Amino acid sequence: MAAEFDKCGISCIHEAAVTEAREHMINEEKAQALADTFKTLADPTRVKMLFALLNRELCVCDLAAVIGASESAVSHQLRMLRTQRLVKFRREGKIMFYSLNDNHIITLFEQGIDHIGHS
Amino acid sequence: MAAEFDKCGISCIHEAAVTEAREHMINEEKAQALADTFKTLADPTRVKMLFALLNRELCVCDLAAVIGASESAVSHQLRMLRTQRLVKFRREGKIMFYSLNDNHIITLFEQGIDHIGHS
DNA sequence: TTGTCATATGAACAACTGTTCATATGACAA
DNA sequence: TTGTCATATGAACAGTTGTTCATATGACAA
Repeated sequence: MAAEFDKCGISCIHEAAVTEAREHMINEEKAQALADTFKTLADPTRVKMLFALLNRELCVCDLAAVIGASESAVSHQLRMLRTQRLVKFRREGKIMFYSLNDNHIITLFEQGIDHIGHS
Repeated sequence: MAAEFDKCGISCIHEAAVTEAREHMINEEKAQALADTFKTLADPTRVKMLFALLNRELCVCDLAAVIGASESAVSHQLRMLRTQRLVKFRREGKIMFYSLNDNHIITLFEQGIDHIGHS
């Protein structure tokens, strides 16, 4: 039942399952993009920031006050959230208001909380 | 309209919004647990491993063959996936078969893919 | 202009992550 | 027992991450 795959030289046991899994495998770019999205959610500071934005827009120093971090740290993290398009912003004078970009984050949080609940 | 919060000494601008956000804030433990869950999904190798397990169980060397990584690397990553209860396993002789622990991962992937699709 | 406020950015640094290589374990066969 | 196979684990190391501190930008007021 054992078989060899020339491609990588790694031996495997269940050829049919491996072949099928390979055919449906996500491609490298998408895997990286998906990992990058989750990476953006993979830090307690950013989790709290997004949580704070669930029902309202907030400016940078509001966010800093809510989660108890420096404004500089918050600003750095906001850049990452912007890059991953998890938040959007609008300017009003000197103040930048940040809010959630779409509601995928809400669903992701719900599923995540649901998962950690099943301990 | 500006106000000071004694607690952390950080000035903020929109007191009402900050107070409300604070009242609904996720606690430190949950934020960390949520971040840890997302951290587990935040690596392309693990993304591919979970993707391979979407519709079938696979053993360690199968997984290594599917994603093109060493069996050692896969085994290390499986430990993390086990710790976060994203995969479960059963033994059959010397072989360990891994499979998804619940369907939260499926929903998380769907939402994640949906998000990266909105570029 | 000059000054101040809100935010952004760059450099630096400790802490963490994922891989590789070597070794260990545990199950089975001979 | 001994040997082998499938998997797990530990140490080590480069690469990455999140924070802090200092500095820069950009908007508004005087």
